[in-house]
Amino acid sequence: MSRSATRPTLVTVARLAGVSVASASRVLTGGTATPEMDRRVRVAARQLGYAPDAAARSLRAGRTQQLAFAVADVGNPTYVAMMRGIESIAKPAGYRLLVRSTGSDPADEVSLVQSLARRYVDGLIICPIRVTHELLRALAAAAAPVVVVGNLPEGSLADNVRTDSGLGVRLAVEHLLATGRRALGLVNGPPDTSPGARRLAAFDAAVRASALPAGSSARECAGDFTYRAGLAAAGALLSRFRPDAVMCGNDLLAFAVIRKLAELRLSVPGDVAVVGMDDTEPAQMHLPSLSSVSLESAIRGSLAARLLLERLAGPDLPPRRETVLPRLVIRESSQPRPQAAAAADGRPQ
Amino acid sequence: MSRSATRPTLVTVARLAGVSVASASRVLTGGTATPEMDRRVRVAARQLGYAPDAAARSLRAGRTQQLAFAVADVGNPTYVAMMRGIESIAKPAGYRLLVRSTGSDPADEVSLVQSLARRYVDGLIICPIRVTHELLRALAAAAAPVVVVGNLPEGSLADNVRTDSGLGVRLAVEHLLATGRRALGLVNGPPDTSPGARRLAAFDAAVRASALPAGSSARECAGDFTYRAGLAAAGALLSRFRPDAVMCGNDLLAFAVIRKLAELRLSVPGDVAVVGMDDTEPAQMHLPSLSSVSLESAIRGSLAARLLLERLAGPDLPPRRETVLPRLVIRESSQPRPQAAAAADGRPQ
DNA sequence: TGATAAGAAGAGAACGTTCTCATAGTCCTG
DNA sequence: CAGGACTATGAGAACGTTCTCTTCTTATCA
Repeated sequence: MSRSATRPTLVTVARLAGVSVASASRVLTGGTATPEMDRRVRVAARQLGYAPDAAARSLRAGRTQQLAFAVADVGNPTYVAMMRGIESIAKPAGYRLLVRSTGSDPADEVSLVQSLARRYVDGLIICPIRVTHELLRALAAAAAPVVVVGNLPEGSLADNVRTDSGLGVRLAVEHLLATGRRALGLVNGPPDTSPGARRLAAFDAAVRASALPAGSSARECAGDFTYRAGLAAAGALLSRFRPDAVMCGNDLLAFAVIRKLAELRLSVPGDVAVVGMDDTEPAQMHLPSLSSVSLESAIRGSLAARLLLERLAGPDLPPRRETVLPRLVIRESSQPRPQAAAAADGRPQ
Repeated sequence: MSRSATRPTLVTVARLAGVSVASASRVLTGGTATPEMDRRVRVAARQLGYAPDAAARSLRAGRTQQLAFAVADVGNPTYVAMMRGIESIAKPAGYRLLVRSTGSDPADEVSLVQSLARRYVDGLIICPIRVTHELLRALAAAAAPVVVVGNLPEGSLADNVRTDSGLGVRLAVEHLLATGRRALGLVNGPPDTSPGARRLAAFDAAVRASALPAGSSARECAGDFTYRAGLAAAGALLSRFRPDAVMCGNDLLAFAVIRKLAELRLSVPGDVAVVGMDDTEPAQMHLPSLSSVSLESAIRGSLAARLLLERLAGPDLPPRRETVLPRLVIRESSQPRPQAAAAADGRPQ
């Protein structure tokens, strides 16, 4: 343990092995070497408990073997799933993962992108809540490769992983209509965010596309994508409209809607069907289990990581874009009404 | 944007400002300087878009301004809360946070602790699932300060943040008994993990301490602390024992129990009360909302971060330990029976 | 056997900071 | 005005690697 007062370095190892520093480095970084040379260096390294210094290596080699992942809120289950996806790619490739939550502050995102100039990280995966001009400018000037998860305007330079959450809304609405629902509510997140705007537009389009009479739908936007905001929005919606199906911008909002419905003694899915979005882990554990549009967060995460690694390998490739299709996961909360009384509607799985 | 082909360094800045590199460094790291000197350096730095290189700074200064947080699974809500707590301390202090999930592999934890010798990080916060001898040895020899969140044997050298989850179980059991429950079930996690063992022992002790007749309690251990494992364990327990209250090692396990009860057409809390543990975010969103023993993950996280930062400031302080008291949060799932028909919680199916 | 190629090992220069130490300049005091 | 204390600045050595280049050894072939 306290064999030596000073931390062993390559110099120490080389000296003990009786070889040059260059040779020691070569052996330990997997270069070619005589079996004898190889043995001597490794023995010396083991004996001293040598471990290469990350900072020195980064400085000299020009890369840190670290990636950063930036999200508004590390606590959001969507991002947690994404992080898992990223890690599944980054870890085997020998990259460490740095996590940073930006709050819902666009300025913080910009400064984060700018901080890439400090080179503490080889690349960044970012999920911006709002794609501002400042952010786009910062991305264009970024000192390291950035992959943006979310919708970016056409012609942006950054690599991009996106999903069509609007299509997801359409899938859900069509499913609700197909199962006989006729009075559609939407509880959405803030319409001035990129996902909020898309989901709102898609809902409107889907309602228009249906043959429903006027006044058979209503929308309400929560202040943000949280459960608490969802309770308020759900309350507001239900006080002026009586839906038989509610689409939600988020699983958290969906849970809030279900709660409000329960308070009004309306059963799910008997009286009202509810569909969430993101298909987060709690969705399947909820009672009733929540139908939800999966946006494949984990897959988007791993895709983003892969894109980033490939960009690091080939910096001159043209910007690329990957698109992931949303997938509707039907569970208990949106089962059709007729069957509600028939079979144990609480246990279709 | 492409003002210069090569990245600006301190040398570039110093040259442009017409001062020495040392002076430039001094100004930018907050040393003393003439107003004139200060101005010239800052102007030059701004003009060039200079940003200090993290690797070089780390190498020279001997610290990385990075902390690592290691958990079995980044997806677990408990750890997410803890991460938030850590970040709330680390970020304002200028530290970046590295997240690493070890899987449930003790060997991975050991190698992680050993990897501190590579000095890619100034300190580590770790939540070990199992405290093995190898881990304790690794901790004792760790190359950087480590704070362990969880129970450590007496006399360990590492700084330690703990909570008494056994006490939490006792609180919950006492609450259940006080509200008239008489047939107690326990659905626990694996008994060979440190939290699993403690919760099991505490449950047994609490049952013994009660005046309940023999045969009025039953226990079942899930293969791990997941929802899926919980379903199996709950099924096993309920097939041989009919409880009127179930204590769970985990919120996820509690959700599984509630689901199984619903399948058996038993209402919560009308027929059976359920209490979880960890008080994760989904607990309040569930229907019925889940009573749970909070182990104050966020607080433990921030406490661990604070301990770590203080350790970095004073490496020679004796090892310290912080203990956080569990707190029972009573929600719908454990309301006393008489009121079952009264409020909206009678229809949770 | 000598010329040439190929391969192994070493010397030493980076990488971009911070920080110690020396020097030069300024101000105060007697 | 001399001497000392103090401050501002600069020169240059680290920090621990990697990697290029050079040198030396050894094998191969005409």
